[in-house]
Amino acid sequence: MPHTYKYPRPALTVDCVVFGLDEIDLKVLLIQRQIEPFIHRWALPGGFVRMDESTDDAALRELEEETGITKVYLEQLYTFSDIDRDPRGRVVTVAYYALAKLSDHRIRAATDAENVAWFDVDDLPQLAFDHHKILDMAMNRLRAKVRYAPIGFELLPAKFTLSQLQRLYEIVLTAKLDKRNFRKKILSMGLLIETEEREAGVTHRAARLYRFDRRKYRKLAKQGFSFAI
Amino acid sequence: MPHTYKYPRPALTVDCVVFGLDEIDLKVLLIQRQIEPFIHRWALPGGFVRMDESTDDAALRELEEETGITKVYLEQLYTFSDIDRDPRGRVVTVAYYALAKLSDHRIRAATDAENVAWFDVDDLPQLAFDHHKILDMAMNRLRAKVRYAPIGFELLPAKFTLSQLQRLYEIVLTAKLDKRNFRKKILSMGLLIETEEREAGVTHRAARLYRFDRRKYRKLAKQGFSFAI
DNA sequence: TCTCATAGTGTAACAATGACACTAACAATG
DNA sequence: CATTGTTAGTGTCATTGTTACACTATGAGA
Repeated sequence: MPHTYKYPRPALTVDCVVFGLDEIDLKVLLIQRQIEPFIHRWALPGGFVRMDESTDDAALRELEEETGITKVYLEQLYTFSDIDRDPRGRVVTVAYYALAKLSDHRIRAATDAENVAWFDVDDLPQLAFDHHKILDMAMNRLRAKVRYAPIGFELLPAKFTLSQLQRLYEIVLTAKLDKRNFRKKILSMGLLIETEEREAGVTHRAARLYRFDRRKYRKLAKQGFSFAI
Repeated sequence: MPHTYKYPRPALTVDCVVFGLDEIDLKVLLIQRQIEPFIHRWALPGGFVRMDESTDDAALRELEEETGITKVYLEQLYTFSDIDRDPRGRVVTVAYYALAKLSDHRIRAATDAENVAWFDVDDLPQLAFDHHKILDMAMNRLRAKVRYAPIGFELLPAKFTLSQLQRLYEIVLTAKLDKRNFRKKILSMGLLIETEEREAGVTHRAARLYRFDRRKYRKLAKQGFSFAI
């Protein structure tokens, strides 16, 4: 079923940079291509935008189809439009970045024999297309944004310890933070709810679990409060 | 000369939000549409992306074609892709925002009888398409970015007084700033070069002119320095 | 009961921020 | 040429936020 237009049009795709966090490092989700071009190369999950969906919807759909991931924090990153970025012809891609709770998501290999895997961001394979460039920009955006918006919580389970939160910042910012100062600062914002629970299954003193108070943050944000680490 | 594809494709456009600054308020450049849809309505300058140009190039080209503006600070803003944002059918637009030195640019009415004009951002006409939404986002971005990146200088002439610079921040941030504290802060960054010149043609004590030291800023930025007002 | 690992806590020095008011210069006016 | 009007230009102090720093508490496992 062909489609004809008076003027030529680029194809439009979306690509998603999905970040996850384990105990030691920051991970990104990649799929291994099963078709040309760049067959067998690892690439960002993504695909063509349909006529009945916005790019946001397309990003969510592709993410689910290709990796099984459904409820993530998703935000538009940048649109990449270099004329030679795809060997098949003119393809413009709207890139998104997403933050996933690694624990929640048992990633499924999508269709047929598609490989899906988490890679350490400091130890990546060669990527298809200009996906390295996209990933670079996503990393920069994450690092910048995590400092002035409470998006880090999207990478942690709903209940977390202050040490986990501190480790998150240390990993994302690649910087060591002072324990007492970190706690003082984060608690003084009043955005963490202290639960009565403690972490379980550890071989040392169990830390208290906290929850992030989304509602309170939204209220404060409206009044001009600005989150900052 | 028709173009045929296996799958349907959205059309791809760019739109530019061009900001300028006069003595009293922040302006945005609009053109009055001469064709349907939204004939006679004011709209952001923009147009279709060609197959041999990136969206960045398209934005620069459209800006020159429609308004005569050439050398501006231009940055990608966001891609708007709601399926019903254009009554002609599926059109995805990559929006840019630009900062122009109002003084430099005698804006020309583009082709034929096209109207081009600067509007006070607080006193806008009804706009075509979803251009209000785009402009809103551009305003928010400008306000946020002006605080942590030295982009304000793009709105001023190459040589400016500290009072002009302060007025710029007051207008963009819609906040009153303390003169002594503002000067202390901006001078302490060491990014302004004091010239020997004074402003001319004023009826009161003439203020010293300064230039922004781009080179030094780039050097400091690489070392992790962060500009902040 | 001892060891090991991490949780959890306060203070003091220093730096950054914010509030605040007068004199200096110069053009225009009478 | 004295006066007026308008903006330029300057410093201090109180408050607040930031950084550096080291020990005790708890609980599991040996």
